[in-house]
Amino acid sequence: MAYGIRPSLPRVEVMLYLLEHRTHPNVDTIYKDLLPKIPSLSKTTVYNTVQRLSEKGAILRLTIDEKNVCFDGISEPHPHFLCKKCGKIYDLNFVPKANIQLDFSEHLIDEVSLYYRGICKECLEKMK
Amino acid sequence: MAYGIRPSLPRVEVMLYLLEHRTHPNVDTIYKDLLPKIPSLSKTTVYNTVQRLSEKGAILRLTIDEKNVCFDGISEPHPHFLCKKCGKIYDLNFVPKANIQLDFSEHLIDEVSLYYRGICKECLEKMK
DNA sequence: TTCATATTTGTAATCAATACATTATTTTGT
DNA sequence: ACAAAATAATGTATTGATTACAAATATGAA
Repeated sequence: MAYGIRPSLPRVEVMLYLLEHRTHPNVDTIYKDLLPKIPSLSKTTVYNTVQRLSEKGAILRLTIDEKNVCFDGISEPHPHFLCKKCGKIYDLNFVPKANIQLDFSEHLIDEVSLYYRGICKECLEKMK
Repeated sequence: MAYGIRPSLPRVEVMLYLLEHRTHPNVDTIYKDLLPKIPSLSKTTVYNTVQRLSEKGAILRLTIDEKNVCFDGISEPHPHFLCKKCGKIYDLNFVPKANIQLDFSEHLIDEVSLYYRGICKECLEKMK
């Protein structure tokens, strides 16, 4: 695995899981889904793993859902949308224009998050 | 109090507190700081109050700090910066250009958050 | 005043996240 | 290959923010 992370079994599996499941899962979901495949897995390991992966820039850590932190296997920065009704998190596939990356303060910025919230298309359909 | 919120004592005091303290406090901080002034205050009331104030649009609910939710008495949307070293949250006083408000999906968007993270100017100074 | 509604309070419970000690695995140097 | 050192995984216990809920209080309308 790249990003200077030793490719242990849990790390590889969590990374693959996040690349294959674009649902922006939280730790508990990742843990429950991987447990059948890795019966020895502990939840602490999943916490350690997403911590390591995100600090190395291999995955995105999302704080869009105030209940818990979620993760995205695509580490290229992009906006996200949280549906307040069904709770699903969607990728918004447009690149924020450069202006929002500009540093107007004098802080050293190394992360930008752009979060949208509202009612998703699917829930809007159901409400008609 | 505007926004269709009945101006009870806790609500007025929390609102004033947030307008006067631009530190983006969490519930616990608001509670501890108001307790001397309102000895009967309960933390549940602070939770209820910030919930009500934010859902009515009187304050901003920030999920920039993954430890806990913070609040901003200025409800006009604006970007925020979290220092990973000292934990302080700063207002970034520029208005995100219109393009980031554009709805490229078909979801109904009613909230936009723009969060920056890194090391603040003050901490950078200290590290020199 | 009296009833209905809204608000506040306090306690108990939930649950994500962390701390920490133990065990297991991998790497490095010899 | 072997031993020592470093890294990683595991499990348990704990913390701490948040919510649930029921009881008490305050407010507003008739």
